Amino acid sequence: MAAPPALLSTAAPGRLGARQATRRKADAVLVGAASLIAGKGFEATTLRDVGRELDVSLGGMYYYFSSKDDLLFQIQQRTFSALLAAQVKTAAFPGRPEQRLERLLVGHLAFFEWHPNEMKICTFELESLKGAQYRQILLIRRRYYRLMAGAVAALTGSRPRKGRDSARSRHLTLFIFGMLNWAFMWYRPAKDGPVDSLAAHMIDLIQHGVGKRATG
Amino acid sequence: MAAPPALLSTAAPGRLGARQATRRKADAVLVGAASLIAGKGFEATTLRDVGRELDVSLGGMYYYFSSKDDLLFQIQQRTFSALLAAQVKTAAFPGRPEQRLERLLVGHLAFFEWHPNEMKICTFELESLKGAQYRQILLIRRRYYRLMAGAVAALTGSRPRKGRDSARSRHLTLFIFGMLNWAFMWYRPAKDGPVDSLAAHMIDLIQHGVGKRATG
DNA sequence: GATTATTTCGAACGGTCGTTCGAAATAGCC
DNA sequence: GGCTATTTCGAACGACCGTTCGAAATAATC
Repeated sequence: MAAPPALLSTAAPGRLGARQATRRKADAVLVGAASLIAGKGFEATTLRDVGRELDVSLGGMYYYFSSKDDLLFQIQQRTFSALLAAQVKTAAFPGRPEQRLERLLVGHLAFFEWHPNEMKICTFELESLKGAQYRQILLIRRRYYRLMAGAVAALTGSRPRKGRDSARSRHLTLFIFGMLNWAFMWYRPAKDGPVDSLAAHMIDLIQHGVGKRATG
Repeated sequence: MAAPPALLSTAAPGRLGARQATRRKADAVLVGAASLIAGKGFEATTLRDVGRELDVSLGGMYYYFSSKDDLLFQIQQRTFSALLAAQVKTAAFPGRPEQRLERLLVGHLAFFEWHPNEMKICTFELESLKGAQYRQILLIRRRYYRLMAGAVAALTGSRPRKGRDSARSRHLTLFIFGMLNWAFMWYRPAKDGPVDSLAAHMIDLIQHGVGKRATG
C-alpha cells in the first residue's frame, strides 16, 4: 500500500496571492500545533507554546491564523477531508465485500499511522469546536460513517436502507469504529506489527469471531 | 442485573471526624463537577463554574478539595476503583468462558450507563493527571486490563502467559476495549436498547463474527 | 535603489484563572 | 447561653491567556 496522501491545503488560503513559502510555513505551524495539542489537549496548549516550538512570535501566529479556534478547525478539517477522500477512492475499487472492508480498515489504520497527532485531535477535540465549525466537521464525519456503514452492510448482506440501518448493523459499524479509534491508545508499530496484519486480525474477528481461526 | 454500586468514598477523608453531611456534600460536588467536566473538558471547566452549579462559593470549594487537580483525581480514582471492584466480583462467579466474558461486558456497559459522566472523564482526561496521580490511575487501569484479558484468554483457549499475551490475544482484548469505550460516543438507551442486548450483540460478534447468526 | 507589498515582531490590554487567607457564619456540645 | 470546632464566604493576588495593533524588518517589483 502506498503512503497515504499528505494533508493538502484544501481550506481557503489566507490571501489569494500568498507566496508558496507562506503556505508552507502555515502548514508547518499546523503540524507543530497538532503535535502539541495531541500531547496536552487543545485548551492546555497555548499559542505562545506553538509559537515557541516553531520560532514564531505570538503576534506572528495571527498572520497565519485568525484565531486559536481557527487553528483547531483547520487541523480537523484538513485531516478528515484527506482521510475521507482517500477512503472514497479505496472503496471505489471492486472486490468481494470482505476484501473491500479490509481495504478500508487498512486505509484507516495507515492514515492514522501517518498522522497520529491529527487523528488523535479529531477523536478527542471534536467538542472543542463551536457553532458552524462544529457542524461542518460533523458533516464530514457523517459522510465517513456512511461510507463505512455501506461496506459493513455489504458484508452482512443486509440491503442498505435509505435513512436507517437496523440496530444490529448500526451496532456492528460502531463496534468497528470503536476498534479503529481506540487504536491510538495502544498501537505502537514496533510492538504490534504493521497495520496490514492488524487489519487482518480485525477482519478475521469480524468475519469469524474467535471460534474459527484463519491463517495466523 | 442489579444496579451497579454507587461511587463509594474510598479515598482518605479530608478530616478524620468529618460529619456525614460534609462527606455527602463533597460527594455531591464530585458528581456536579463530573457533569461539567464531561461536558466541557477538564481544562475548560472552572472551579467558579462548579461552585455556581452547586451553590458553593469559590473559596468554599477549597474546603472540600485541596486543588483542581485533586478534584479530577478523585473522580477518576473513585470511578475506576468502583468499576474494578464490581467487575472482580462479577468475574469470580463460575460459568462457561463466553458467559463470564459476557457478564463482564454487561457489567462494564451497565456501569457506564449509570455513571456516564465519570466514565467519559476516565476515558478522556487520563492525561490531564500528572505525576503520582497519573501513575496511580494507570495502575488501576492495568489491573482492569488484566482482568479483561484473562476472560478473553479463557474464551480463546490460549493459556494465559505470565507477563505477555500473544499479539493476537492482546489485539483481541484491545479491540473489545475499543468497542466498549467508544460506546459513550453514540450509545443512547432509547435508541440502542438496554445494555444487555448490546452486550449480546458484542459477544455474538466476538464468538461467531458476522458469518453465523445467533438468535437476533 | 526606490517603492510597494508581505512578513514578523514586541508591547500592551482586558479578562479570567487557580489559589490563599482571615473573618464571618453555622452547627455540635456542655 | 456560652464555648469550641466546623463550615462558608468574599476579596484579593499574581500569573497567564487570546487578541490587537502599529511599527520594524524583510522580500518582491520596477
